[in-house]
Amino acid sequence: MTAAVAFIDDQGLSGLTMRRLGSSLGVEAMSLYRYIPGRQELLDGVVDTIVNQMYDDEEIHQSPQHGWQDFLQRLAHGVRRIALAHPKAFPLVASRPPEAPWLRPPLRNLKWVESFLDGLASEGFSDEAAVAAYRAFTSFLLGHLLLEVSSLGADVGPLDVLEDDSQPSSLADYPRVRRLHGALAEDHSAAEFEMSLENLLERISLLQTEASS
Amino acid sequence: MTAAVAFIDDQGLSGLTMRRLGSSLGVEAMSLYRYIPGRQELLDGVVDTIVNQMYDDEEIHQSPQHGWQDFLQRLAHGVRRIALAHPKAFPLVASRPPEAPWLRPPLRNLKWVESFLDGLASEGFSDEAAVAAYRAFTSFLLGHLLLEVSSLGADVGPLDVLEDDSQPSSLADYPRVRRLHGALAEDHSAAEFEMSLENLLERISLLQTEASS
DNA sequence: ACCTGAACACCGTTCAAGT
DNA sequence: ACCTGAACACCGTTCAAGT
Repeated sequence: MTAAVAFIDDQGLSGLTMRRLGSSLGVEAMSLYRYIPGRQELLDGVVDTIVNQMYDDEEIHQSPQHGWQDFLQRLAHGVRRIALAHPKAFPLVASRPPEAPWLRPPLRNLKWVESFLDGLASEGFSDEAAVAAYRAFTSFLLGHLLLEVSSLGADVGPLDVLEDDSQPSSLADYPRVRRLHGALAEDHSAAEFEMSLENLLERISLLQTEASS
Repeated sequence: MTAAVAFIDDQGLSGLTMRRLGSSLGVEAMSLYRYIPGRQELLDGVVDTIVNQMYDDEEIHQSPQHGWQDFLQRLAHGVRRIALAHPKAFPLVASRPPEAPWLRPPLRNLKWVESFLDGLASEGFSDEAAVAAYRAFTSFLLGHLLLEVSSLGADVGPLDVLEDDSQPSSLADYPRVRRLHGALAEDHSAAEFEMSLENLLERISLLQTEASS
């Protein structure tokens, strides 16, 4: 299972094939069916592996000890760290059918949701505030990471190294883009993540106090 | 090309196969190679079709006439509408290699970026503010939509209709989740989109005025 | 000029057969 | 109990051959 994650990490999602995974394990592909029922389930396993990696990380997952802000900060940063460590596999988290499809946003593991709600409740969040916080937090976090990861991983399939003949693709037609080329190319994703997270925590703190009205 | 989009819309991404697309057009698969070089390029074409659909929509794409807030509102809503109309195809927008990989966030069509920057400039945005607004706006919009779309489309592959034997999967183990089941299941994605967009526009308006300091 | 059939290398998956 | 070989139905893609 962890072999599959490693495989995706360096071969890309479309590089993961039963036959290739098999031979990378020194075994014929057909043997894999002794351990998992099929490729779909293999992918589900990959997602679970990553998600559990987040759940088990001591750094990430512990009840709040320095306030809920610290709790959510750690959660957000921890999830981001692991997502960025597996850019090619992370999109699966969103594309596999979730364990709880009725959840908004849907998520794969309820274990996770439970401990999230638990953490907030222990910090004095009302039920309503905790649910609203869940919504805002997960949709920010997943949305942001799905985008950030897509600019890395970009699993194109076994597209051979593309020639660098691709000019800055007729930048001539786009004067504004050309002029701001430098600024537009800077990677601020980490700083932006920080800013948006700050902003989100502020909004959540409003939610929390609002509840008493 | 539009045939391919329609195909994905109801068969899912993994249902789109050269052979099947061919026969849905009343032609042998091999003929398709007269028109496009391969499957990868077909997918690129699908993305371009969708993106152009957004670009050409009169409702969406016009220079600001009622202020930049209205401009961005219309843009956001228009893009969302089209994304939700093609939930199975939209993720491709993020996973295909972009035309301008150096852009942060990377995007497929510079045409789009150019007119975005143009619109803001015509509303008095400085270069720096326009770039910052581009970053914040696109990463919010794409991030949010990627997540929202994934809870629809969910292209699992030709997984036959799964039996409804799937209990509310041992909800017993998660008392908190069970208790808040009702609240957690409500779909507020539209309202949340609205709220986050509001919030984003406020942040952008700060950016804009800050520039003079 | 456009389409087709046959072919090749690769999939996922099944199953009878080997040890 | 675990692995394998051969087989089936399906891919993407190429190419010589048909009209």
